Amino acid sequence: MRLASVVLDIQTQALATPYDYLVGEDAEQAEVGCAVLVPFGNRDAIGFILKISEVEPVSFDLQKLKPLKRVLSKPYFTEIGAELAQFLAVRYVAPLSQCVRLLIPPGALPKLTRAGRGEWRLTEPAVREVDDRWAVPGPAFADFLPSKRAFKQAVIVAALAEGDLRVEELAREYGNVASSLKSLEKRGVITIEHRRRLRGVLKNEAAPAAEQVIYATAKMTSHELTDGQREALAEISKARQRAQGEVVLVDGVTGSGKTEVYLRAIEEVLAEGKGAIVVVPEISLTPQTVARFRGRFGDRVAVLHSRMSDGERYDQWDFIRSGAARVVVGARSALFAPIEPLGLIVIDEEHETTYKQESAPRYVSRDVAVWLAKRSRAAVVLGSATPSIEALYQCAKNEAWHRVVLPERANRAPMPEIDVIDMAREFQQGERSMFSRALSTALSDELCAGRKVVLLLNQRGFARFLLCRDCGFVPECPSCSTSLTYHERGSMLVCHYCGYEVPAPAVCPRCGSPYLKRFGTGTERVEADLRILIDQTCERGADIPIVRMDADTTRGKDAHAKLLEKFASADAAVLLGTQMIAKGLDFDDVTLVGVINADTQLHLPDFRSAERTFDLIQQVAGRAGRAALPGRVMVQTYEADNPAIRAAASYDRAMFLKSELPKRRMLLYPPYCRLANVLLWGKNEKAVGQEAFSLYRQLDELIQADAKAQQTWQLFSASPCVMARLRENWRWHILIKCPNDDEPARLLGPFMRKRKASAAVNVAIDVDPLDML
DNA sequence: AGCACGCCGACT
DNA sequence: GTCGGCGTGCTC
Repeated sequence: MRLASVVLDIQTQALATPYDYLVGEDAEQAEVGCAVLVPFGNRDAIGFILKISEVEPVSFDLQKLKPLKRVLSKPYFTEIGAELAQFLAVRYVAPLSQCVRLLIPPGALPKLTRAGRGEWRLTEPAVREVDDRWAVPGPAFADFLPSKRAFKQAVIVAALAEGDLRVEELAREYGNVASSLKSLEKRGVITIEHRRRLRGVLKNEAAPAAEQVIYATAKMTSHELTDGQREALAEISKARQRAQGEVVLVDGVTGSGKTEVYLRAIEEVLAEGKGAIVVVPEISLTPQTVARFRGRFGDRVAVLHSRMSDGERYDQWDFIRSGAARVVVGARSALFAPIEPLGLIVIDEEHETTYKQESAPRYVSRDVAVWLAKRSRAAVVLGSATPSIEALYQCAKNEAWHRVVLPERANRAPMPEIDVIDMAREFQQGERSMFSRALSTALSDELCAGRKVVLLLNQRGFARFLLCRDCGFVPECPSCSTSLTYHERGSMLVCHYCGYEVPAPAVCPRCGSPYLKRFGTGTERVEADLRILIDQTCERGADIPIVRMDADTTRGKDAHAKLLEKFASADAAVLLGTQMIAKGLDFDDVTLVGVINADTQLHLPDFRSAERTFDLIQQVAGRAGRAALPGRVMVQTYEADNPAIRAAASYDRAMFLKSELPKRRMLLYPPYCRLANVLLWGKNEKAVGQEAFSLYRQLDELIQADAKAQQTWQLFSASPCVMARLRENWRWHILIKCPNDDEPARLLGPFMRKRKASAAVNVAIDVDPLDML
């Protein structure tokens, strides 16, 4: 008797354990990974098969088992996928059904919808396969004789001699071809075939010229490797041969050729008949990156990212599952792509914050990759110019982690000099401009000489907030605990957390005073001031474009690419933007990079803020002087003595670590411990606070009851989050620290599964959180 | 999650 | 006397 272990696709902790069903005669196709319809209580439910066993049920009375009702799909995942979902559910204290969902292409499943009380109906999936009709030479193709009357038929046959064509293409080229095709088909000259169309794949046939060019250059650059690159490749080969899920950290400055290392390593993997997954941050998933991989691996590359439609994603997913795609390039969710057998996982820009999923299951891509590689007997490559402290720590302590340093740029260009500009001193000397004297001189020098500049400011909008000079009133968001940002365009006040917008008041809404001052500089303001500076100092300043790139200007489709194109095509230009311009932009002719205010992240109440600041400066510096012209970098700060800033300015990671690690060790933060952040949120302020205290007490008991945890875990009392209110929800949290050799889920998992959920207050656990705001 | 079962207050 | 409130428990 076959038995299927099924996770129900119902999102709740209470139903997180699998249920067993009999596999009847009529469900022969049932396999691991299939979606199935099962009876559950007095209704039906959709679930996924995690395991099929031939043995007797272990802990259940065979009498009570019901049979599967129906198999709804082909298999979506294999045994490894099923184990992966279970690993995620345990490690990140998340409902198993949500973990399984990561493995399923969205929109592809039928849904059970309620049609009245107790009535359920199965609705067809929103996403389906699409066919194209193709005209293909038939058995009598060679016998076709053109006649004077059937001119169109002759044209079609001539076109088909060059190769198969889609009916749609024929119609576009030759107008109405339906009757001609029909008669040709009748005589066996052609046949009409239905072929599966892969949305998002065929597109690159009609790729824009720009992509073709990048394509070509990507092919060309594969010449001599540097010593560092060769060493990295050797290390990766060894790790793969040991097939233990070992990790190679490629620690290479920007421009040192990390991508070339990935490409070569993947070539080896493909030669062995295995596949590879390349995970890149969402923002660097540009046509440039994709073209680089397509340039090397052609149509064996599948792409997955969040801006694709469900249909495109479904087809890419099928393309991978069919075995035709051997390399998957994508955002973090690409880790769950069904590529088999897996030989290598690459995580580019390993330190990036986008690798943490911020909704359940709140996984860390790096750690998932390590688990998956180990299970698949593959290897992991992490690449970064600024590796996370966690990764560096593993390399130092863990034998399965290896670090290879690529100390110089592939083209031998030196890293640009970084100047730290003390804004406090500027201020004392009477300078009030947002541009220091040094930066404004450098800006006009470079721009007037027809060169390019990148300016970074971590704050969009015009002013960070409004403040009434008479009564001190600051307009705040009605549903979040944050001040509203002033946007010049349309004169609006905008909440950057929930999107709330109101017209900016002319007078103080509290006291009626007209003195509402704008405080804190945003990108709009910099753009305005920069315009004045350029127009005044450069001869043809008005011709120099300022390309502003932030969440406001990149909202539209392809806006990103268009803005970059505008910057690339100009002679002299300024690219002014937030975070998003700090990484992955490869423009050869940028000679100056300015950081308007390096302190914005430094003062966030987060233990990683110094690390983020160090990383940001190093990353942004990598944008300058990539080619022939030397580059320079200017960092404005009010804390010129800050160790993170000083270390970044001299490219001295050892110096940074020397100041940072003792703090982490003393205050006990990662990498010296594991964190779990218990989050609570709800609309009712009082209820959330009370639940937080009650939960704190229960967690205290939980830890006290465990002999080991009692000695080694730390529980911090419940407190409101830094963002105490977000989208109308009041937020509290409870921080837990546990030693590296223990597992937060060991106690928290069973606790959460037993706990009965309250309707008013939501509780979630963030294991290995990235921030605790 | 969704539904049944079950044990106490105000109504046709 | 019932109708219905939602607390508790169960679903392979």
